[in-house]
Formats: sequence, C-alpha cells, structure tokens
Amino acid sequence: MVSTRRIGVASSETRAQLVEAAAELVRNEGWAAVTARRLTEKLGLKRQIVHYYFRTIEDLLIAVIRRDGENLRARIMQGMESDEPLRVIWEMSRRAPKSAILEFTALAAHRKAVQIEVKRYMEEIRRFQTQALTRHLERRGIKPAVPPAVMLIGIMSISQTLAVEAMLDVSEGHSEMVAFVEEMLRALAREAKVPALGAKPERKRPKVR
Amino acid sequence: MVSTRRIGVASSETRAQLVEAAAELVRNEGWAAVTARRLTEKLGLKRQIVHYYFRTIEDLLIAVIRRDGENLRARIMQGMESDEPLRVIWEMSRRAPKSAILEFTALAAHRKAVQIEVKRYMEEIRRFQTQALTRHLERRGIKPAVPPAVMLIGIMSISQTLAVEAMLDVSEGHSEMVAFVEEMLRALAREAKVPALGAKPERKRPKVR
DNA sequence: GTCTATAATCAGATAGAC
DNA sequence: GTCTATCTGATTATAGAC
Repeated sequence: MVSTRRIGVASSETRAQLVEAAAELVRNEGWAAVTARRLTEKLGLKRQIVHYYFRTIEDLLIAVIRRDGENLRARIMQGMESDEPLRVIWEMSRRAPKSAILEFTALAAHRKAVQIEVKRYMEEIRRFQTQALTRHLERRGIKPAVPPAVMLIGIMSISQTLAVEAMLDVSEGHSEMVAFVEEMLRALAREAKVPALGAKPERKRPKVR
Repeated sequence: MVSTRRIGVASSETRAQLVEAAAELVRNEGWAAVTARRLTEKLGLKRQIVHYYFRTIEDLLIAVIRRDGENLRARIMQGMESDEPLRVIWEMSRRAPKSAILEFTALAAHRKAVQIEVKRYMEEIRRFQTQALTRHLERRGIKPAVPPAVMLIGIMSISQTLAVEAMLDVSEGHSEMVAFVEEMLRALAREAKVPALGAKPERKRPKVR
C-alpha cells in the first residue's frame, strides 16, 4: 500500500513561517513545546498544515537546527574577521542565555538524526575557527604557548559553562574566572605585533552582536 | 471542594523503585521518556500507582534529581580526598557519557522547580570543591598562578565539553586539549612538596569510579 | 495550499473499591 | 498499597474535499 500523502515544497513561505515559529518555541520553552497545535495557533492556521510540510515533527526540528546552524555559522565567520577573534568567541557564547544549543545537544543524545545534524555544524564551525585563529596568530607574529585548538576549545568551554550556570543562577567563582580570561585575552592582544606601520598601541574592542 | 487524594509515604519501597526506574529512563532516553506508563511497565504495576506516590510527574523528576544529586555529591566528596583532586574532577566528568546532568540542565531552563534543585546541588558541590582544593594547595605548599576557583571551573568546563562533544561524535582538537590538560595536571603534581619525609618522587594516579 | 474529518494513541490526573 | 474506572485533553499522522 503506497501512501498518497503529499509534502509541500521547501521554498514555501508558510513552511518558513513554521520553522521560524518552531525556532522561537525551542528557545523559549524547549523542543518538547514544539507541537503542531502550538505552532499553528501562533500563525492562525489549522494544525494539519504542519504535517503537509513536514513528514514528522522530528523533520521540523531538524529544519530548525539547519536554520539556526546556518545563522550561527554566518555570525561566527563574520566574527573571526575581527582583530581579536578569541574575544569574539568568548563574548558570543556568554551573551547567548536563551540559546537553543543546549536544547538540541540534549536532544541529540537520544535521537540519531538530530545528533548527525548537530555534529555537522559543530565540526564545520570548529574547523573554520581553528583555521581562522591559526591564520590570525601567524599574521600577527604571535607564538602562543599552546596550540590554537586548545585556546579555542578552552575559551568556548568556559564561556558556555558560565552562560549555562548564569541561566541556573549559579555564579560562585564566576568573577574570578572572568577576570582570568579577560587578562589572558589582553595579554594575547599585547603580543600582537602591529602588521604595518607599528604605531597603534591601543586597539578598540570588537563589537559582538 | 477539597481533594480527597492520598499521597504515599516517602519511605516506601515501591516509591524508591519508581525513582530508580525514572533515573534510568532519564539516562537512556531523556526526561521526556518518563511517563507513568513507561515506568510501571518496567515494574509490573498499574500506571495509576505513579500518581499515588507523586502529585505530578515533575515531582517525580525532582525526586530523581535529588537522588542523582546526593550520589554525585558523595562521589565528589570522596574524590576530593585524593592526592590529585583536580585530576579526579577531570576524569570524573569525562567518563560520564550517559549523564543525566545534560538532561536536567536543559529542563531547568524552562521549569522553575527543576532549576532550583539543580542550582542547589551545583552550588553545594562547587563550594565544597573550592574549599577542598584550597586546603589541598595550602597543605602541599603549592602557590598556583591562578585562584582555585579558576582551576576548578576551567577543568570542569573543559572535561564536560569534551564529554558532550564525544557523545556527539565530535573530536576535532580533543587530543591537543587532553594533552594540554594532562601536562598541566602533571606540572601541578610536581609542584607539590612532599609533606613528611620528602622522598616519594612519583605518585600513583588516583582511581576514579 | 489549506481545509474538514478522523484514526489511533498517549498523556496526566482523580475518585473510589478492595 | 494497589487496583478499576473514568475524565479530559493532548499528541502524531493520514485521507480526501475544496
């Protein structure tokens, strides 16, 4: 028995709205809040439309991961152009309190299809960051004591941990940790030899969105 | 209209079995898999018994957090007696692939009662660890370049990140990071002045369960 | 493309019998 | 302490009308 079920095209405007609404629900209430009913009552549609555009709810969640993943990658690629790429990473994770990353990571532990998508974006971003940081250090003539990957994973781990703990209202040791990282970032910036004229002692901190 | 609903005592054996079964479900399939049906079919009971022991399913999840929290605290308090408490922390987080911490942390972002419980245990453990590490450093005559809280949060952040990424099958940069941390731990151990006779150059690594 | 209609489960929760 | 019975509402998903 072959199913007669139709599936809407990926370019649909309604489909995009569903993904957008789902992304918002994940951020505010978690992946478990993403149901056909909750989604469509935000858009003023009947709930069966969800099953027209997505074979399963999991397919919809994966569309959200792709959307968020593309956005994150774009923001990071832009951020790595900065004068202090490590500081950008440091500040980007810290300012993502209502992030969907925690949601999807937890979900990935139990759903294979989700794990594959999350892995894909994490690897892509990690690889890009490592290359960008390596290039940055070479260009500035900085010879760090530790490999770029260590700086990267270190900064990212710590900033994400601080963000998650802040969400939980746990802050013991945070001020010391922040002071330490900030000092490290400053020390690294001081090491940078100015590439061209050699007469710009203070550099402005890059903006992070 | 006053409810006539009864609630079973906390000392009940069946209640303990329900909490145990729920803890297992959380570890293997996530908090969303904890339903009265799934629980009782493991125990050969009718599903209404769950509502006899727990007012709501959330109450049951909180009982699981307390159980896991007590266990974790006990293991950590024991581990901090070690010769190398930082190494114990490092290895404990790394070997917890199917941890419930990720589940409960994600859930805490959206459920106040869960957030309060998770916060409680995290703060308690953090405080104990900080004190234990501070004492340890003083006793060994180690004067570290950074505050104990920074070492603690740093090691914990990195080990948890590596564990989560390993679960996702992401491993880029892990070997460099592991090598770096291991070297740091070795350097710290070397700094330790032997307290009494001063003739034990190599120390065995502590076992972690 | 969106709707109505419907199937088939599953969920949490409560009352009351034994 | 555990059961039967029941309420009430949720869920994903499919088929077919318009």
